[in-house]
Amino acid sequence: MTARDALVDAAKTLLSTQGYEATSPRDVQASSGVGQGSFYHHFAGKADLAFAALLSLADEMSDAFDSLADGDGIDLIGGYLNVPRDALSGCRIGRIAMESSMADDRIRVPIAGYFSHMRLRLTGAFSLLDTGIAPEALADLAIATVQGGYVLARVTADPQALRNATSALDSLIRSFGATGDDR
Amino acid sequence: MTARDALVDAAKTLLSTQGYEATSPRDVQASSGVGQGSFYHHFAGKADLAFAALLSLADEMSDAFDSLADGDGIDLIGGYLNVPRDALSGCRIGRIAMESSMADDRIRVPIAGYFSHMRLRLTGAFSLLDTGIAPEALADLAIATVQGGYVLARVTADPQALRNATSALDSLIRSFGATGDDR
DNA sequence: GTCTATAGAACGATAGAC
DNA sequence: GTCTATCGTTCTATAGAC
Repeated sequence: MTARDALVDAAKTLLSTQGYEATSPRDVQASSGVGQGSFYHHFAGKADLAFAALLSLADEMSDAFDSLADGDGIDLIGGYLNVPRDALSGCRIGRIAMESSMADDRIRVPIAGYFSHMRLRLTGAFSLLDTGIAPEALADLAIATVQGGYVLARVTADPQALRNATSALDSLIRSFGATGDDR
Repeated sequence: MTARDALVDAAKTLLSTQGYEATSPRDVQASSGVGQGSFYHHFAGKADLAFAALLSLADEMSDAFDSLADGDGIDLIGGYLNVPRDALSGCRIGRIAMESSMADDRIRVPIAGYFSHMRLRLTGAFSLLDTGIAPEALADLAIATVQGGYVLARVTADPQALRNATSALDSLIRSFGATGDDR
């Protein structure tokens, strides 16, 4: 593996677990095994490495999202809401949202790519249901429930808080009759 | 105003806007106008000042929550979901949830106090409705929707994302018939 | 109780040999 | 392209005069 790839891989892990601001170039260098100077040979600075790492992470997570369900209806919504999550660790990519560095497009834009991907798929799934509520807004609600569930779980130190939130939303949505394809 | 109070006040503002890790003792000292040494005369360290500041902030925000509605039913839920928010700034206290310092009880516990307060009030409000879903879980859903709405708004750089999520949840809940007291 | 001055470590980034 | 060495700054915290 080339030094550049080693840096990106190490950055993905560190950004996922510590966020952006808490991850120093030194951390990435030490964790990847490359020397101090190689970092700045391949990247202009910390934010440029983060851009590359977050693009790759967003792709990876978008793929993981796509493998949550076969179909496009209530299956996808239920799959997304009910997939097991490590609630106390927080979302690997959403955790960065509250940092000041979101003002930097090299940080925000790759993250936004992942959320746009989910939003598009979920909007499609909700438009197959008959709720009388805008499918885009329901997609935002589903995503917000998961992201906020992480917040609540970490604040209360109780992973159940995330499951409470997602399963309550799942119940609310299913009470609308789930257009036939619920098995 | 005593130096201690000036430090706590400055810390509340800085923690609200930058989070914990991004707020340095120097920032607080400069912003409060006191000298370098006074900080460590009144507090054992950064985490101890944060504890005092977060306790006060949580109290303040709990009071603000209580003034959202007169009653205890759908009024409170609707009031909480629909109150105008500065979506792109993030929640003044929830923004800290994803930082590593949540492992320190001096940071987590005062924040948890605010969330417990909301959870208790919202659980009471939801138990007046007839949804067939656990009121505690619905309370967690409402809180998660707001917190996750902040995340989504910041990621997409669009404040509308938070309003989408809260108003979609409001619509879902009201479609259950809102036990009579909706005007 | 308040202040100025400064400690020792980590920060993001650069220099320059090989 | 990779490395070691180091820059100037900021971090959290302490020393010690007044």
